[in-house]
Amino acid sequence: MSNEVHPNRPVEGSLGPIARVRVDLGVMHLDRDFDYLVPEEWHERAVPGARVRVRFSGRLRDAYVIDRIDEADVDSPKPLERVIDAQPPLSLETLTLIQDVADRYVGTFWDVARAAVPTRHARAESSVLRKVAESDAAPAPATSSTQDTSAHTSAHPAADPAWRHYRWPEEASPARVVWSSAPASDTVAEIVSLARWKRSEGRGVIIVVPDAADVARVRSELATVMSESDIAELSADVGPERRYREFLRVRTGQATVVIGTRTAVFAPVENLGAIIMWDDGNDVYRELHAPYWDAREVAAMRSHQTSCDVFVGAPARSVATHWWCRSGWAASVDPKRPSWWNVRCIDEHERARDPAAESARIPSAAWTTARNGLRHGPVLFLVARRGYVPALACQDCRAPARCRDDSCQGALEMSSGHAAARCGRCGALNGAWTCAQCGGSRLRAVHIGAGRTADELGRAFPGVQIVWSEADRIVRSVPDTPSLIVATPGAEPIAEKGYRAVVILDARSVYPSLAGAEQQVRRWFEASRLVAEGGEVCLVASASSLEVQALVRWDSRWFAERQLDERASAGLPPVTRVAEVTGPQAAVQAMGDRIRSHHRILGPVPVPDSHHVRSYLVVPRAQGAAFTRELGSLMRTESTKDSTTRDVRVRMDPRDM
DNA sequence: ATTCGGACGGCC
DNA sequence: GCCGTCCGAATT
Repeated sequence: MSNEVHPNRPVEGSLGPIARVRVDLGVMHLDRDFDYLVPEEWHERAVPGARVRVRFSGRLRDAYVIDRIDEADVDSPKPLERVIDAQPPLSLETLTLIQDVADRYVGTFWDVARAAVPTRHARAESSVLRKVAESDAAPAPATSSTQDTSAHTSAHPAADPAWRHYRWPEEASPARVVWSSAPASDTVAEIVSLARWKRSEGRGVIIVVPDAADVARVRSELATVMSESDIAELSADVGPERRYREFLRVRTGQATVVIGTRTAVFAPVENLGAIIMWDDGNDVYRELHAPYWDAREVAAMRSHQTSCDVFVGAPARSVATHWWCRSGWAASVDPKRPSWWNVRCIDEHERARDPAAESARIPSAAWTTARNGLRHGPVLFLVARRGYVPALACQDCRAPARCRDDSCQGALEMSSGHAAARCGRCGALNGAWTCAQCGGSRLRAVHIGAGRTADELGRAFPGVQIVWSEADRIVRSVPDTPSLIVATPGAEPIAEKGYRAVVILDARSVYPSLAGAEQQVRRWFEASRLVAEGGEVCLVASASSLEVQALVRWDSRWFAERQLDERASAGLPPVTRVAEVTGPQAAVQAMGDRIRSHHRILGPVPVPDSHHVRSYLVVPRAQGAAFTRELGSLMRTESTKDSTTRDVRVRMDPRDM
């Protein structure tokens, strides 16, 4: 409550003599406003959104100016030391957004701001500001922000050929849309279509994608329909100088279309018209550092705040976005299932009748699919595990094979071309292995990884090129020539003209988390989507499960619908709000006891390898705001000795439970 | 009587 | 978070 940001002045003209600032102190209980006197020389520059240096408890610290006011809370405020930047990094809109996100995730303003603003780079700043000055001075040879190369061609998506495989809702201009891919669809074209549409209305756009490869792909396609100078790239892997330059180009209105990874959702785009997010089910959208904000939720919050549109697309409908649709907040854009769509499902019975399938992991029907596909082009095999043989067990007693070094005890694995098992943790060779449980000496493979699958395929198809793609050795794309591609989820290369066939193995791998089934479906849809028109998908799994049915019907919406029903009846997210509370037993207990919002507690359960426990506090969604406010005020109680909050970490609405 | 340490609480 | 202050216990 004490933390609401009210940058209530339109900057110029009415800057009071006092700056209300938020200081970077790294502690929850000091995450509130402090007032400083603005010396005359900094009067013009210490505006809301500016970064300043202040003396706090004797030391110099960074702070953001939240507001300029007439009277301080205290009798004799200290003067602020200086203003850091020539260009205030935060817009009023971003300032408010950061505070809202901090409140929503029970974190500090600075922890969120650190993610929203890239590291300052003085040279980048002066170069951008020089360009701004030049373009202001020049009689405007159609600057990037006024020129729009796409205006004449850009129409509502429903009329754009890029969207011909979808059913758009009736409304003329739905502001929030959730779409799930059609098979063989061109995602980049879809994203670019949306961006152009908003851009042609003269609005700014933010496009958020999972990783740098996606950024590059979308960026190069965007560049064909709009001026390069209009586009800014905000991802971690452009170096610090360029990164800050791109950020400031956005901040100063030089660039109006942002393409980037999760932090781009905070980009200070002027006159923001839409946030476009791709593959929202991807875990990378969850920030790794406190307060663990989720880019998908931040996008939704920003849409609430500024009424910008939100377009969220994914290979398969996520439960979270389907909840948006069900609650009426977003409209659903569904793919049409093309007539050629065909999933060959090799279920248990077929497997049993197939003598070759008994021993091999790849039934003969899957070989046939691959052989047919290979006649015309590349064929994708989706494999659950990376590595060669990533898990081994005793042939006799089935106990997992462990490293012989007692202090290590890591799981053994087999790598390509080696006869001996190796420890996955310490790397020690474990030749002449004997089982610690029963003394057996023979090993059996528990899982077959992508590498071993590639070997098997190579032996079965001599002379055919084999490509092996997995984390740490990702192959980005493959040409349109006959070849077998073995990939793990998320590492599928893009095939120039699509895969002629896609074979999904290891469908029975278990994902025991809350989102397990949803992730499974997402991975299958992601791989299957890459098939070429007319291609076949072959799934080695029992046909009865809902996941399989969803793929066969290419209907992830239907699946999400069911998952949502299940979660609703179990009182789980996204229908409820959850706080994951981790810390010492007594502190976690006290936290639960002190919350007055009506809640239910799951746990506590001990956290492995620590003295901590973990509980989940669950509240009805309607109480969400009151709940987070309560958690926030508990976490920032003045006394540091208080066992209620010491060493307690809160994560709101975790994706994995 | 003096020094040491740990626990508060203020910081603008 | 950091530092100054206050109080009690241990040390001389």
